[in-house]
Amino acid sequence: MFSACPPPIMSTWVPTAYRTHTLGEIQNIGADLIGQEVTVSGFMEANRGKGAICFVDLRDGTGITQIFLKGDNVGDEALDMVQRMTRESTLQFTGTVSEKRPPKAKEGEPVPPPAYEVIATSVNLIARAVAPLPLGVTDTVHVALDTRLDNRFLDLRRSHVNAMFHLRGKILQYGREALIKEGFFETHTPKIVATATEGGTDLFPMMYFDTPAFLNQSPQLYKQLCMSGGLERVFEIGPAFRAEKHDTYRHLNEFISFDIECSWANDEDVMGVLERMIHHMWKSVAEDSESQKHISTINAFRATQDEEAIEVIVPELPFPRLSYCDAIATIQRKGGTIEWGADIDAENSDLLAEDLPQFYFLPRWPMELKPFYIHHVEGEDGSTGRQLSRGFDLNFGRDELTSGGQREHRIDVLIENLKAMALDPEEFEFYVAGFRHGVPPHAGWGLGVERILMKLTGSKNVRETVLFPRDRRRVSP
RNA sequence: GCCCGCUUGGUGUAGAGGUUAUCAUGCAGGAUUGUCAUUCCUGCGACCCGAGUUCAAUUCUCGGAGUGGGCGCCA
Repeated sequence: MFSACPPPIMSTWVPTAYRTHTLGEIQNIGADLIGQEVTVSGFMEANRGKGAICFVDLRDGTGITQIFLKGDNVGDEALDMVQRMTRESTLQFTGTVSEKRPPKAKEGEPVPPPAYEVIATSVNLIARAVAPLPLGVTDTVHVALDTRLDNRFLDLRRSHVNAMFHLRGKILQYGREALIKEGFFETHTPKIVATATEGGTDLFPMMYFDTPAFLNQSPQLYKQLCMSGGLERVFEIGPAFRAEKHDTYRHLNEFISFDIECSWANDEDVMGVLERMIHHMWKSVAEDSESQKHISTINAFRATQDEEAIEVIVPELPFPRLSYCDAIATIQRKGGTIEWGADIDAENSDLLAEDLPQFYFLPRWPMELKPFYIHHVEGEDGSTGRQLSRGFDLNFGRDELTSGGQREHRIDVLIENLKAMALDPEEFEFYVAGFRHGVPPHAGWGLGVERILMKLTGSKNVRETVLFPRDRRRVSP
Protein backbone atom coordinates (compact mmCIF):
# COMPACT_ATOMS: atom_id res chain seq x y z
CA MET A 1 0.00 0.00 0.00
CA PHE A 2 1.17 3.48 -0.80
CA SER A 3 0.27 6.44 1.34
CA ALA A 4 1.67 9.90 1.85
CA CYS A 5 0.67 12.52 4.35
CA PRO A 6 -0.60 15.87 3.13
CA PRO A 7 1.63 18.83 4.04
CA PRO A 8 1.73 20.58 7.40
CA ILE A 9 -1.13 22.97 7.88
CA MET A 10 -0.16 26.62 7.66
CA SER A 11 -3.64 28.05 7.60
CA THR A 12 -6.30 28.18 10.29
CA TRP A 13 -8.97 25.52 10.10
CA VAL A 14 -12.03 26.56 12.04
CA PRO A 15 -13.94 23.66 13.63
CA THR A 16 -17.07 22.61 11.72
CA ALA A 17 -20.23 20.68 12.43
CA TYR A 18 -18.46 17.44 11.60
CA ARG A 19 -15.10 17.84 13.28
CA THR A 20 -13.41 19.68 16.10
CA HIS A 21 -9.94 19.11 14.67
CA THR A 22 -8.33 18.16 11.39
CA LEU A 23 -6.18 15.06 11.23
CA GLY A 24 -3.22 17.22 10.25
CA GLU A 25 -3.64 19.23 13.44
CA ILE A 26 -3.60 16.08 15.53
CA GLN A 27 -0.22 15.16 14.04
CA ASN A 28 1.19 18.69 14.22
CA ILE A 29 0.07 19.76 17.68
CA GLY A 30 -0.76 16.36 19.13
CA ALA A 31 1.46 16.91 22.15
CA ASP A 32 -0.82 19.75 23.26
CA LEU A 33 -3.97 17.71 22.66
CA ILE A 34 -3.14 14.62 24.70
CA GLY A 35 -6.08 13.62 26.87
CA GLN A 36 -8.44 15.98 25.02
CA GLU A 37 -11.65 14.76 23.42
CA VAL A 38 -11.83 15.37 19.68
CA THR A 39 -14.20 14.56 16.83
CA VAL A 40 -12.61 13.81 13.47
CA SER A 41 -13.92 12.74 10.07
CA GLY A 42 -12.37 11.27 6.97
CA PHE A 43 -11.95 8.43 4.54
CA MET A 44 -10.87 5.07 5.91
CA GLU A 45 -7.67 4.35 4.05
CA ALA A 46 -7.10 0.99 5.76
CA ASN A 47 -8.13 -1.03 8.77
CA ARG A 48 -6.19 -3.67 10.64
CA GLY A 49 -7.11 -6.10 13.37
CA LYS A 50 -9.87 -8.67 13.36
CA GLY A 51 -9.81 -9.58 17.04
CA ALA A 52 -10.76 -7.57 20.08
CA ILE A 53 -9.04 -4.46 18.75
CA CYS A 54 -8.87 -2.62 15.46
CA PHE A 55 -6.80 0.15 13.90
CA VAL A 56 -8.11 2.53 11.30
CA ASP A 57 -5.98 4.80 9.13
CA LEU A 58 -8.22 7.80 8.64
CA ARG A 59 -7.39 10.42 6.02
CA ASP A 60 -8.76 13.91 5.49
CA GLY A 61 -7.49 16.79 3.37
CA THR A 62 -4.85 17.69 5.93
CA GLY A 63 -3.32 14.43 7.06
CA ILE A 64 -3.64 10.85 8.22
CA THR A 65 -4.22 9.74 11.79
CA GLN A 66 -4.60 6.30 13.27
CA ILE A 67 -7.76 5.58 15.22
CA PHE A 68 -7.55 2.86 17.88
CA LEU A 69 -10.70 0.93 18.66
CA LYS A 70 -11.37 -1.52 21.48
CA GLY A 71 -14.64 -3.34 22.08
CA ASP A 72 -14.56 -2.17 25.69
CA ASN A 73 -14.60 1.46 24.53
CA VAL A 74 -16.88 1.55 21.51
CA GLY A 75 -18.98 -1.59 22.02
CA ASP A 76 -18.74 -4.87 20.13
CA GLU A 77 -21.28 -3.88 17.53
CA ALA A 78 -19.41 -0.73 16.50
CA LEU A 79 -16.09 -2.58 16.53
CA ASP A 80 -17.50 -5.26 14.26
CA MET A 81 -18.95 -2.62 11.93
CA VAL A 82 -15.56 -0.90 11.56
CA GLN A 83 -13.74 -4.18 11.09
CA ARG A 84 -16.08 -5.05 8.22
CA MET A 85 -15.98 -1.59 6.70
CA THR A 86 -14.69 -1.19 3.13
CA ARG A 87 -11.72 0.93 2.15
CA GLU A 88 -12.44 4.59 1.42
CA SER A 89 -15.65 4.57 3.46
CA THR A 90 -16.48 7.84 5.19
CA LEU A 91 -16.36 7.67 8.98
CA GLN A 92 -16.57 10.03 11.92
CA PHE A 93 -14.91 9.23 15.25
CA THR A 94 -14.98 10.82 18.66
CA GLY A 95 -12.24 9.91 21.08
CA THR A 96 -9.24 10.96 23.08
CA VAL A 97 -5.90 12.05 21.67
CA SER A 98 -2.99 9.95 22.83
CA GLU A 99 0.63 9.40 21.88
CA LYS A 100 1.04 6.34 19.70
CA ARG A 101 3.07 3.48 21.05
CA PRO A 102 6.30 3.63 19.07
CA PRO A 103 6.88 0.79 16.60
CA LYS A 104 9.30 -1.92 17.59
CA ALA A 105 12.62 -0.30 16.81
CA LYS A 106 14.95 -2.57 14.94
CA GLU A 107 18.58 -2.75 16.05
CA GLY A 108 20.50 0.35 15.06
CA GLU A 109 17.54 2.13 13.52
CA PRO A 110 16.67 5.62 14.72
CA VAL A 111 13.57 6.04 16.86
CA PRO A 112 10.87 7.77 14.81
CA PRO A 113 9.46 11.10 16.00
CA PRO A 114 6.42 10.88 18.26
CA ALA A 115 3.09 10.43 16.50
CA TYR A 116 -0.43 10.78 17.82
CA GLU A 117 -3.59 8.75 17.53
CA VAL A 118 -7.19 8.93 18.65
CA ILE A 119 -8.52 6.30 21.03
CA ALA A 120 -12.12 6.11 19.87
CA THR A 121 -15.06 6.17 22.20
CA SER A 122 -17.70 6.32 19.48
CA VAL A 123 -18.03 5.78 15.74
CA ASN A 124 -20.44 7.19 13.21
CA LEU A 125 -20.68 5.66 9.75
CA ILE A 126 -21.35 8.43 7.26
CA ALA A 127 -21.08 6.39 4.05
CA ARG A 128 -19.94 2.89 3.21
CA ALA A 129 -17.85 2.77 0.04
CA VAL A 130 -18.99 0.19 -2.49
CA ALA A 131 -16.35 -2.49 -3.09
CA PRO A 132 -14.45 -3.12 -5.23
CA LEU A 133 -13.13 0.36 -5.93
CA PRO A 134 -12.80 1.13 -9.65
CA LEU A 135 -9.22 2.03 -8.89
CA GLY A 136 -7.16 1.56 -5.76
CA VAL A 137 -6.54 4.82 -3.92
CA THR A 138 -3.47 3.50 -2.11
CA ASP A 139 -2.45 0.71 -4.48
CA THR A 140 0.89 0.95 -6.18
CA VAL A 141 -0.26 -0.85 -9.32
CA HIS A 142 -0.21 1.34 -12.38
CA VAL A 143 -3.59 2.75 -13.44
CA ALA A 144 -4.17 3.83 -17.04
CA LEU A 145 -5.02 7.51 -17.54
CA ASP A 146 -8.35 6.68 -19.11
CA THR A 147 -9.43 4.62 -16.10
CA ARG A 148 -8.28 7.43 -13.84
CA LEU A 149 -10.24 10.07 -15.73
CA ASP A 150 -13.37 7.92 -15.86
CA ASN A 151 -13.18 7.69 -12.08
CA ARG A 152 -11.60 11.04 -11.42
CA PHE A 153 -13.36 11.54 -8.06
CA LEU A 154 -11.46 8.54 -6.69
CA ASP A 155 -8.27 9.30 -8.57
CA LEU A 156 -8.22 12.68 -6.83
CA ARG A 157 -8.11 10.90 -3.47
CA ARG A 158 -4.69 9.52 -4.37
CA SER A 159 -2.12 11.54 -2.50
CA HIS A 160 0.10 12.45 -5.45
CA VAL A 161 -2.87 13.52 -7.56
CA ASN A 162 -4.23 15.56 -4.69
CA ALA A 163 -0.78 17.15 -4.31
CA MET A 164 -0.69 18.01 -8.01
CA PHE A 165 -3.92 19.99 -7.75
CA HIS A 166 -2.75 21.79 -4.65
CA LEU A 167 0.34 22.80 -6.60
CA ARG A 168 -1.87 24.02 -9.41
CA GLY A 169 -3.54 26.35 -6.92
CA LYS A 170 -0.15 27.46 -5.60
CA ILE A 171 1.21 28.24 -9.06
CA LEU A 172 -1.79 30.43 -9.87
CA GLN A 173 -1.44 32.14 -6.49
CA TYR A 174 2.27 32.86 -7.06
CA GLY A 175 1.55 34.10 -10.57
CA ARG A 176 -1.06 36.52 -9.24
CA GLU A 177 1.33 37.72 -6.53
CA ALA A 178 4.07 38.48 -9.04
CA LEU A 179 1.78 40.39 -11.41
CA ILE A 180 -0.09 42.34 -8.75
CA LYS A 181 3.27 43.44 -7.37
CA GLU A 182 4.06 44.91 -10.81
CA GLY A 183 0.82 46.87 -11.01
CA PHE A 184 -1.37 44.41 -12.91
CA PHE A 185 -4.93 43.68 -11.84
CA GLU A 186 -7.20 40.75 -12.57
CA THR A 187 -10.04 41.09 -15.04
CA HIS A 188 -12.33 38.97 -17.21
CA THR A 189 -13.26 39.06 -20.89
CA PRO A 190 -16.26 37.37 -22.54
CA LYS A 191 -16.13 33.72 -23.48
CA ILE A 192 -19.10 33.95 -25.83
CA VAL A 193 -18.13 35.93 -28.92
CA ALA A 194 -19.44 36.71 -32.37
CA THR A 195 -16.14 36.66 -34.28
CA ALA A 196 -13.14 34.41 -34.53
CA THR A 197 -10.16 35.84 -32.68
CA GLU A 198 -7.62 35.05 -35.32
CA GLY A 199 -9.81 34.21 -38.25
CA GLY A 200 -9.34 30.47 -37.96
CA THR A 201 -12.03 27.87 -38.26
CA ASP A 202 -11.11 26.02 -35.11
CA LEU A 203 -13.94 27.33 -32.92
CA PHE A 204 -16.87 25.70 -31.20
CA PRO A 205 -20.02 27.18 -32.72
CA MET A 206 -23.04 27.78 -30.54
CA MET A 207 -26.35 29.59 -30.64
CA TYR A 208 -26.63 32.76 -28.65
CA PHE A 209 -30.42 33.01 -28.54
CA ASP A 210 -31.14 33.42 -32.27
CA THR A 211 -27.65 34.54 -33.25
CA PRO A 212 -24.78 32.25 -34.23
CA ALA A 213 -21.83 32.70 -31.88
CA PHE A 214 -18.66 30.93 -30.73
CA LEU A 215 -16.82 29.97 -27.59
CA ASN A 216 -13.78 32.22 -27.50
CA GLN A 217 -10.43 30.73 -28.39
CA SER A 218 -8.44 33.49 -26.69
CA PRO A 219 -8.97 36.72 -24.75
CA GLN A 220 -6.57 38.40 -27.18
CA LEU A 221 -8.75 41.00 -28.88
CA TYR A 222 -10.65 41.93 -25.73
CA LYS A 223 -7.60 42.41 -23.59
CA GLN A 224 -6.28 44.74 -26.29
CA LEU A 225 -9.50 46.73 -26.06
CA CYS A 226 -8.71 47.08 -22.35
CA MET A 227 -5.57 48.92 -23.45
CA SER A 228 -7.66 51.20 -25.61
CA GLY A 229 -9.72 51.79 -22.49
CA GLY A 230 -6.70 52.92 -20.51
CA LEU A 231 -6.64 49.98 -18.10
CA GLU A 232 -2.87 49.78 -18.81
CA ARG A 233 -1.99 46.56 -16.95
CA VAL A 234 -4.46 43.70 -16.82
CA PHE A 235 -4.26 39.97 -16.42
CA GLU A 236 -6.81 37.23 -16.82
CA ILE A 237 -6.85 33.58 -15.85
CA GLY A 238 -9.67 31.97 -17.74
CA PRO A 239 -10.79 29.23 -20.11
CA ALA A 240 -10.10 29.19 -23.83
CA PHE A 241 -11.81 26.82 -26.25
CA ARG A 242 -10.41 25.34 -29.43
CA ALA A 243 -12.21 22.89 -31.66
CA GLU A 244 -9.03 21.47 -33.16
CA LYS A 245 -9.12 17.70 -33.50
CA HIS A 246 -5.67 17.17 -32.10
CA ASP A 247 -4.80 14.30 -29.86
CA THR A 248 -1.47 14.82 -28.14
CA TYR A 249 -0.04 14.97 -24.64
CA ARG A 250 -0.01 18.78 -24.74
CA HIS A 251 -3.36 19.76 -26.24
CA LEU A 252 -6.82 20.21 -24.75
CA ASN A 253 -10.01 21.55 -26.27
CA GLU A 254 -10.66 23.56 -23.13
CA PHE A 255 -7.66 24.92 -21.29
CA ILE A 256 -6.86 27.73 -18.89
CA SER A 257 -5.02 30.61 -20.45
CA PHE A 258 -3.01 32.93 -18.20
CA ASP A 259 -2.92 36.22 -20.11
CA ILE A 260 -1.54 39.68 -19.58
CA GLU A 261 -1.70 42.85 -21.61
CA CYS A 262 0.47 45.87 -20.81
CA SER A 263 0.39 49.42 -22.19
CA TRP A 264 3.43 51.55 -23.06
CA ALA A 265 5.45 48.40 -23.47
CA ASN A 266 7.16 46.40 -26.19
CA ASP A 267 7.94 42.70 -26.59
CA GLU A 268 11.10 42.82 -24.49
CA ASP A 269 9.21 44.58 -21.67
CA VAL A 270 6.59 41.84 -21.33
CA MET A 271 9.16 39.09 -21.71
CA GLY A 272 10.63 40.60 -18.56
CA VAL A 273 7.25 40.45 -16.82
CA LEU A 274 6.91 36.81 -17.84
CA GLU A 275 10.33 35.65 -16.74
CA ARG A 276 10.03 37.47 -13.42
CA MET A 277 6.64 35.85 -12.84
CA ILE A 278 7.89 32.36 -13.63
CA HIS A 279 10.96 32.93 -11.51
CA HIS A 280 8.67 33.91 -8.62
CA MET A 281 6.53 30.80 -9.17
CA TRP A 282 9.48 28.42 -9.12
CA LYS A 283 11.26 30.21 -6.28
CA SER A 284 8.09 30.15 -4.18
CA VAL A 285 7.56 26.45 -4.77
CA ALA A 286 11.18 25.85 -3.78
CA GLU A 287 10.88 27.92 -0.61
CA ASP A 288 7.34 27.20 0.60
CA SER A 289 7.15 24.21 2.94
CA GLU A 290 3.63 23.23 1.86
CA SER A 291 4.64 23.29 -1.81
CA GLN A 292 7.75 21.29 -1.03
CA LYS A 293 5.67 18.71 0.78
CA HIS A 294 3.48 18.39 -2.31
CA ILE A 295 6.58 17.84 -4.42
CA SER A 296 7.78 15.20 -1.93
CA THR A 297 4.42 13.45 -2.08
CA ILE A 298 4.64 13.31 -5.87
CA ASN A 299 8.19 12.03 -5.67
CA ALA A 300 7.28 9.37 -3.11
CA PHE A 301 4.71 8.06 -5.56
CA ARG A 302 7.08 8.31 -8.51
CA ALA A 303 9.53 6.14 -6.57
CA THR A 304 6.92 3.36 -6.40
CA GLN A 305 6.58 3.58 -10.18
CA ASP A 306 10.35 3.53 -10.81
CA GLU A 307 10.18 7.08 -12.11
CA GLU A 308 12.85 9.68 -11.51
CA ALA A 309 12.19 12.25 -8.81
CA ILE A 310 11.16 15.67 -10.07
CA GLU A 311 13.35 18.57 -9.09
CA VAL A 312 12.32 22.22 -9.01
CA ILE A 313 15.27 24.10 -10.48
CA VAL A 314 14.77 27.83 -9.92
CA PRO A 315 15.68 29.40 -13.27
CA GLU A 316 18.22 32.19 -13.42
CA LEU A 317 17.22 35.63 -14.69
CA PRO A 318 17.23 36.64 -17.44
CA PHE A 319 16.11 33.54 -19.34
CA PRO A 320 18.17 32.67 -22.42
CA ARG A 321 16.99 34.30 -25.64
CA LEU A 322 17.46 32.60 -28.97
CA SER A 323 16.10 34.68 -31.84
CA TYR A 324 14.23 32.96 -34.63
CA CYS A 325 17.09 33.63 -37.07
CA ASP A 326 19.63 32.15 -34.65
CA ALA A 327 17.34 29.18 -33.98
CA ILE A 328 17.18 28.41 -37.70
CA ALA A 329 20.97 28.65 -37.92
CA THR A 330 21.34 26.36 -34.87
CA ILE A 331 18.98 23.77 -36.30
CA GLN A 332 20.78 23.80 -39.64
CA ARG A 333 24.17 23.49 -37.91
CA LYS A 334 22.87 20.45 -35.99
CA GLY A 335 21.76 18.80 -39.21
CA GLY A 336 18.05 19.54 -38.98
CA THR A 337 16.05 20.31 -42.09
CA ILE A 338 14.49 23.77 -42.04
CA GLU A 339 14.27 26.86 -44.21
CA TRP A 340 14.07 30.44 -43.00
CA GLY A 341 10.37 31.30 -42.85
CA ALA A 342 9.18 27.86 -41.75
CA ASP A 343 7.67 27.03 -38.38
CA ILE A 344 9.89 25.09 -35.99
CA ASP A 345 8.40 21.62 -35.75
CA ALA A 346 8.70 19.13 -32.91
CA GLU A 347 11.73 17.36 -34.30
CA ASN A 348 13.64 20.62 -34.68
CA SER A 349 12.48 21.77 -31.24
CA ASP A 350 14.17 18.67 -29.86
CA LEU A 351 17.42 19.85 -31.45
CA LEU A 352 17.10 23.23 -29.74
CA ALA A 353 16.19 21.57 -26.44
CA GLU A 354 19.52 19.71 -26.44
CA ASP A 355 21.21 22.98 -25.47
CA LEU A 356 18.20 24.64 -23.80
CA PRO A 357 16.44 22.00 -21.70
CA GLN A 358 14.58 24.47 -19.49
CA PHE A 359 13.00 27.91 -20.06
CA TYR A 360 14.11 29.97 -23.04
CA PHE A 361 12.64 32.69 -25.23
CA LEU A 362 12.35 32.53 -29.00
CA PRO A 363 11.87 36.20 -30.04
CA ARG A 364 11.64 37.88 -33.44
CA TRP A 365 9.59 35.51 -35.54
CA PRO A 366 8.93 36.23 -39.22
CA MET A 367 5.83 38.38 -39.54
CA GLU A 368 4.22 35.84 -41.88
CA LEU A 369 4.15 33.23 -39.12
CA LYS A 370 2.43 35.51 -36.64
CA PRO A 371 -1.16 36.76 -36.42
CA PHE A 372 -2.32 40.09 -37.81
CA TYR A 373 -2.21 41.91 -34.48
CA ILE A 374 1.56 41.47 -33.99
CA HIS A 375 3.82 44.49 -34.47
CA HIS A 376 6.55 44.65 -37.14
CA VAL A 377 10.15 45.20 -36.19
CA GLU A 378 10.77 48.64 -37.63
CA GLY A 379 13.65 48.94 -40.05
CA GLU A 380 14.61 45.32 -39.71
CA ASP A 381 13.69 42.71 -42.25
CA GLY A 382 15.80 39.75 -41.24
CA SER A 383 18.67 38.16 -43.08
CA THR A 384 16.49 37.18 -46.01
CA GLY A 385 14.77 40.44 -46.66
CA ARG A 386 11.50 39.29 -45.14
CA GLN A 387 9.73 41.15 -42.38
CA LEU A 388 10.50 40.24 -38.76
CA SER A 389 7.94 40.70 -36.00
CA ARG A 390 7.89 41.53 -32.33
CA GLY A 391 6.28 38.18 -31.60
CA PHE A 392 7.97 35.70 -29.28
CA ASP A 393 7.49 32.24 -27.78
CA LEU A 394 8.57 30.93 -24.43
CA ASN A 395 9.62 27.30 -24.50
CA PHE A 396 10.52 24.79 -21.83
CA GLY A 397 12.74 22.34 -23.65
CA ARG A 398 10.77 21.09 -26.64
CA ASP A 399 7.43 22.47 -25.53
CA GLU A 400 5.91 25.86 -26.17
CA LEU A 401 4.40 27.36 -23.02
CA THR A 402 3.67 30.92 -24.10
CA SER A 403 3.32 33.04 -27.13
CA GLY A 404 3.22 36.78 -27.00
CA GLY A 405 4.48 39.96 -28.51
CA GLN A 406 4.11 43.63 -29.02
CA ARG A 407 0.79 44.42 -30.68
CA GLU A 408 0.11 46.62 -33.66
CA HIS A 409 -1.41 49.83 -32.28
CA ARG A 410 -1.55 51.81 -35.56
CA ILE A 411 -4.97 51.38 -37.14
CA ASP A 412 -3.78 51.78 -40.72
CA VAL A 413 -1.12 49.10 -40.38
CA LEU A 414 -3.60 46.87 -38.53
CA ILE A 415 -6.08 47.06 -41.39
CA GLU A 416 -3.32 46.34 -43.88
CA ASN A 417 -2.31 43.29 -41.85
CA LEU A 418 -5.87 41.99 -41.75
CA LYS A 419 -6.16 42.29 -45.50
CA ALA A 420 -2.73 40.75 -46.04
CA MET A 421 -3.89 37.70 -44.10
CA ALA A 422 -7.10 37.44 -46.09
CA LEU A 423 -9.30 38.61 -43.22
CA ASP A 424 -12.15 41.07 -43.63
CA PRO A 425 -11.73 44.18 -41.45
CA GLU A 426 -15.53 44.53 -41.48
CA GLU A 427 -15.83 41.34 -39.47
CA PHE A 428 -13.45 42.74 -36.89
CA GLU A 429 -15.21 46.08 -36.64
CA PHE A 430 -15.79 45.67 -32.88
CA TYR A 431 -12.03 45.39 -32.53
CA VAL A 432 -10.87 47.90 -35.13
CA ALA A 433 -13.25 50.50 -33.65
CA GLY A 434 -11.18 50.39 -30.48
CA PHE A 435 -8.21 51.76 -32.42
CA ARG A 436 -9.92 54.82 -33.99
CA HIS A 437 -9.34 57.03 -31.00
CA GLY A 438 -5.81 55.91 -30.29
CA VAL A 439 -4.35 52.95 -28.40
CA PRO A 440 -1.16 53.11 -26.37
CA PRO A 441 1.63 50.96 -27.79
CA HIS A 442 1.16 47.70 -25.92
CA ALA A 443 2.30 44.10 -25.59
CA GLY A 444 1.25 40.94 -23.83
CA TRP A 445 1.29 37.17 -23.73
CA GLY A 446 -0.74 34.07 -23.02
CA LEU A 447 0.62 31.22 -20.93
CA GLY A 448 -0.86 27.72 -20.95
CA VAL A 449 -1.48 26.92 -17.29
CA GLU A 450 -1.66 23.16 -17.87
CA ARG A 451 1.56 23.20 -19.81
CA ILE A 452 3.58 25.02 -17.20
CA LEU A 453 2.13 22.77 -14.52
CA MET A 454 3.10 19.73 -16.56
CA LYS A 455 6.68 21.00 -16.47
CA LEU A 456 6.57 21.68 -12.74
CA THR A 457 5.10 18.32 -11.74
CA GLY A 458 6.75 16.06 -14.30
CA SER A 459 3.40 15.03 -15.76
CA LYS A 460 3.63 13.32 -19.11
CA ASN A 461 0.20 14.48 -20.21
CA VAL A 462 -1.59 17.81 -19.70
CA ARG A 463 -4.76 15.88 -18.91
CA GLU A 464 -3.25 14.92 -15.58
CA THR A 465 -3.15 18.58 -14.58
CA VAL A 466 -6.85 19.27 -15.27
CA LEU A 467 -9.63 18.08 -12.98
CA PHE A 468 -11.97 17.05 -15.77
CA PRO A 469 -10.15 17.46 -19.07
CA ARG A 470 -11.99 18.10 -22.30
CA ASP A 471 -10.32 16.47 -25.23
CA ARG A 472 -11.33 15.16 -28.61
CA ARG A 473 -13.07 12.12 -27.14
CA ARG A 474 -13.92 13.18 -23.65
CA VAL A 475 -16.70 15.53 -22.68
CA SER A 476 -17.74 13.60 -19.55
CA PRO A 477 -17.25 13.42 -16.62
C1' G B 1 -6.69 15.02 -40.99
C1' C B 2 -2.36 11.39 -41.59
C1' C B 3 0.79 7.25 -39.58
C1' C B 4 1.72 3.29 -35.94
C1' G B 5 0.29 0.33 -31.76
C1' C B 6 -2.90 -1.82 -28.08
C1' U B 7 -7.71 -4.25 -25.99
C1' U B 8 -6.99 -10.79 -20.84
C1' G B 9 -10.20 -10.84 -13.28
C1' G B 10 -12.21 -4.42 -9.93
C1' U B 11 -7.01 -2.40 -11.27
C1' G B 12 -2.29 -3.20 -13.89
C1' U B 13 -0.14 -7.25 -16.57
C1' A B 14 2.15 -12.49 -18.69
C1' G B 15 1.01 -15.92 -22.40
C1' A B 16 -0.13 -19.74 -26.25
C1' G B 17 -4.29 -22.35 -32.54
C1' G B 18 -6.11 -27.49 -28.05
C1' U B 19 -3.10 -25.07 -21.01
C1' U B 20 -6.28 -26.29 -14.75
C1' A B 21 -4.82 -18.94 -18.73
C1' U B 22 0.58 -16.19 -15.39
C1' C B 23 1.93 -12.63 -11.83
C1' A B 24 1.00 -8.40 -8.81
C1' U B 25 -2.67 -5.62 -6.54
C1' G B 26 -7.63 -6.19 -4.80
C1' C B 27 -11.81 -8.77 -2.59
C1' A B 28 -13.94 -12.71 0.93
C1' G B 29 -13.02 -16.04 5.04
C1' G B 30 -9.58 -17.78 8.81
C1' A B 31 -4.94 -17.70 12.21
C1' U B 32 -1.56 -14.31 14.69
C1' U B 33 -0.50 -9.34 16.23
C1' G B 34 -0.85 -2.26 19.82
C1' U B 35 -0.89 -3.10 14.58
C1' C B 36 1.95 0.41 11.57
C1' A B 37 4.86 -1.72 3.78
C1' U B 38 2.21 -6.87 9.18
C1' U B 39 2.92 -12.01 8.36
C1' C B 40 0.78 -16.77 7.30
C1' C B 41 -3.30 -20.11 5.36
C1' U B 42 -7.70 -20.89 2.21
C1' G B 43 -10.80 -19.15 -1.40
C1' C B 44 -13.00 -15.52 -5.36
C1' G B 45 -12.56 -13.06 -9.83
C1' A B 46 -10.78 -12.11 -16.76
C1' C B 47 -9.55 -13.37 -22.70
C1' C B 48 -13.87 -5.94 -26.21
C1' C B 49 -17.99 -6.94 -30.06
C1' G B 50 -19.40 -9.18 -34.88
C1' A B 51 -18.23 -12.12 -39.14
C1' G B 52 -14.74 -15.53 -41.39
C1' U B 53 -10.75 -19.55 -41.63
C1' U B 54 -10.27 -24.26 -38.72
C1' C B 55 -11.96 -30.57 -36.15
C1' A B 56 -10.91 -26.60 -32.57
C1' A B 57 -10.23 -19.22 -32.06
C1' U B 58 -9.33 -15.65 -26.28
C1' U B 59 -4.92 -16.57 -29.86
C1' C B 60 -5.03 -16.18 -37.10
C1' U B 61 -7.89 -12.85 -40.98
C1' C B 62 -11.48 -8.92 -41.91
C1' G B 63 -14.83 -5.26 -39.98
C1' G B 64 -16.60 -2.38 -35.79
C1' A B 65 -16.08 -0.08 -31.13
C1' G B 66 -12.85 1.59 -27.44
C1' U B 67 -8.06 3.20 -26.26
C1' G B 68 -2.50 4.64 -26.30
C1' G B 69 1.43 7.07 -28.94
C1' G B 70 3.70 10.07 -33.00
C1' C B 71 2.93 14.10 -36.63
C1' G B 72 0.52 18.56 -38.29
C1' C B 73 -1.47 22.96 -35.46
C1' C B 74 -1.15 25.46 -31.16
C1' A B 75 -1.12 27.39 -25.37
